[in-house]
Amino acid sequence: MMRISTKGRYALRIMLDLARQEGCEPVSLHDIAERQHITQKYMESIMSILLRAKLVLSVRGKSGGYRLARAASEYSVYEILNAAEGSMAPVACLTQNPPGCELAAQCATLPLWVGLNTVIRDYLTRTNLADLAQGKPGDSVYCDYI
Amino acid sequence: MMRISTKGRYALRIMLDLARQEGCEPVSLHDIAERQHITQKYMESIMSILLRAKLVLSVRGKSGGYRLARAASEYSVYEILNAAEGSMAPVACLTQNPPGCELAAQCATLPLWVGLNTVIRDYLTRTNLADLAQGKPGDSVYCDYI
DNA sequence: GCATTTCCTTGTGTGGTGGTAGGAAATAAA
DNA sequence: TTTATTTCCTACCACCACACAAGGAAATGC
Repeated sequence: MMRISTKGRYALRIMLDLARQEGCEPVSLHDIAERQHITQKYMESIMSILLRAKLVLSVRGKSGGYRLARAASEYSVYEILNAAEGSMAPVACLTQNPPGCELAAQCATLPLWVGLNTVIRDYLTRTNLADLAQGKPGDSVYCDYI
Repeated sequence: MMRISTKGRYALRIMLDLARQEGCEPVSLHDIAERQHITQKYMESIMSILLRAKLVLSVRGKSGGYRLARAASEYSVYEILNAAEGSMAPVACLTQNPPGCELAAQCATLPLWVGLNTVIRDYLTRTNLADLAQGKPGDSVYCDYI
């Protein structure tokens, strides 16, 4: 169905939550769970992805938790979703480079998928975490006059 | 992973195949299977979707098959994928109207999903089947000056 | 030392994906 | 009228990702 899974959606909400606590002490999953209504156990698996991708820093032990690795404005929504989802390419063959399979030369639909991928990636790259926290999503207007 | 499934990708290739045989006798699944390397049995289930969506017409019995219901240029890629995939919305809550769940007012990510949905829908609507058959995908350039 | 918190491995139910099997119904051609 | 062809319909099935839950090990502040 080409749906973003809970992994991606939750990851974004978690990063937004961390962005709002920017500069404070590390935030525990217990606290995030209360605010975001995501189970702590499931969040653990999501945090391990974000940690491996170096999108967050962790502090273990008592009064530990997570914090952003950079300023909120330095994160694009794209890199967060891409890390959590594994890939944001709408078809698998776009993860090859050059994109396409061995039949790429004869594939009439490949240019369409490349274009779709571009459109999605550009839109999600245009929005950063700080903007999103302030309710400013990326501009989705398309211009015909270029 | 937000991937378009084989249903959508195959549906598009099938519609492209039919577009190339436009104006001829109905095309049998046997013939399409040979050209597109999709199993005939699996195609049957895809055709039933396209038929219910009135994207194709069918002729039963010997020397029967399928044909486009309109001119190829009258199909957007969006409506084909939307029919085959069930929905092209990147998150489920966008299929409600107004988009969003009961927490929409407090949802910081909803505007992002609405924008993403718009960007995807607009791009796929910009391309029609006739253009795709001629190797012209939709323009994926984003304009900053609007 | 104890409470807290991340980190790691493992298991598990559910549903969607990507098909296959078998046959009924329709229809053109012989 | 028979036969071959073709769509149409209802099941069925294996596999894998998703969305968790369980249990414990390791780290660390107090």
